[in-house]
Amino acid sequence: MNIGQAAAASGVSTKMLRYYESIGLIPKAGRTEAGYRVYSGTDVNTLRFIRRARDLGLSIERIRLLVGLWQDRERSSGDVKRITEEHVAELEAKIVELTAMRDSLRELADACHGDHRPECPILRDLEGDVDRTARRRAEPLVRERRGHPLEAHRRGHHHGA
Amino acid sequence: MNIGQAAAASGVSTKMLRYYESIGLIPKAGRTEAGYRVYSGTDVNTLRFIRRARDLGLSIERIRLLVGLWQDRERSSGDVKRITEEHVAELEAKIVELTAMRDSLRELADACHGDHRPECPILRDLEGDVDRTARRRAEPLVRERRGHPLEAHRRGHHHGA
DNA sequence: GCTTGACCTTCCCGTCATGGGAAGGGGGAA
DNA sequence: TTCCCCCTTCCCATGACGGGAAGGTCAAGC
Repeated sequence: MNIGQAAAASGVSTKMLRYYESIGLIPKAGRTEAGYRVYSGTDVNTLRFIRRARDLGLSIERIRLLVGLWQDRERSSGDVKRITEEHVAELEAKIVELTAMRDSLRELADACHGDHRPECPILRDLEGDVDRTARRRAEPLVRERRGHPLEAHRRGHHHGA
Repeated sequence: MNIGQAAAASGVSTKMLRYYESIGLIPKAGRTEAGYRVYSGTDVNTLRFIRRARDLGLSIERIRLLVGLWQDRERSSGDVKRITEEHVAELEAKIVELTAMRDSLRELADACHGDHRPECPILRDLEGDVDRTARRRAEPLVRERRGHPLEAHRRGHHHGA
């Protein structure tokens, strides 16, 4: 089974397969004489595991831990549960953050006429005009979570500085 | 007012200030003889506008549009509202996606004993063992949204391939 | 046997919005 | 003058990939 077939069978792209190998998430695949990577049915199972974990939003680093536990007969389910709970907590925090943003913007958009005239509560809010409109937009709900996996890519919470 | 003071006054870091200038989100700042950037109170107002927009999760590109409209006396609030609604829709989609993940994982974690024993419903689910446990994990709720700003960084929805 | 085209290989670049840090120069106070 | 903090530009890293170039391989069809 070459890389394309393994990709089709697992739902992981060939790019990701090579990437996962490069970062050591999966072991180095065997090679044919011509240098083509070779995969087994067992490899495909692991890849499917990884893909499902990604679908649930888990980071590569947590998946690395989970794959290790999965293949460890001596594992304790407590470790698996702890990793999962950590991820759930991050999802929850992100949901709360996005929901606050959505609610604020929803409210502002609803108050906007949306016609040809320039007057606009959305811009007034962004302007920071605290006097003319009550600024109900919530202060950031979660502080001091730098380097947080779920938002490391998005907004380092540059706030404080 | 030099860059450090403008940063302190606006809540935008010096790094971001230089970055915003480099991508043309803000005009090139004036310079002192020594080459230091100089900012005015008006500049700080713009920066605060940008920071508030970022706090609401808007992308730089949308902020670019909003700043343009903000400074345009001939603007129509309809344009502002449309941009905002687009962003709200993306937030909503992301919230739905994360909530589905959270609910699935919450359920699996709740079913996990979390003790020293290896048996674990979480791993069984990731294994894809459809026979032993009913797999209630939702299929991806939103398809075909490649290049979507709110998730471009996270999971290119590599699914289909 | 040769061509064609689909596949494979490695390598580098771009994403998005930042932070970190190096190397070098400026500026005002003690 | 010395000191320290500020400023400058430049490059690198992040997470988890996708795109694409340049070149090698393989199987099918003629």
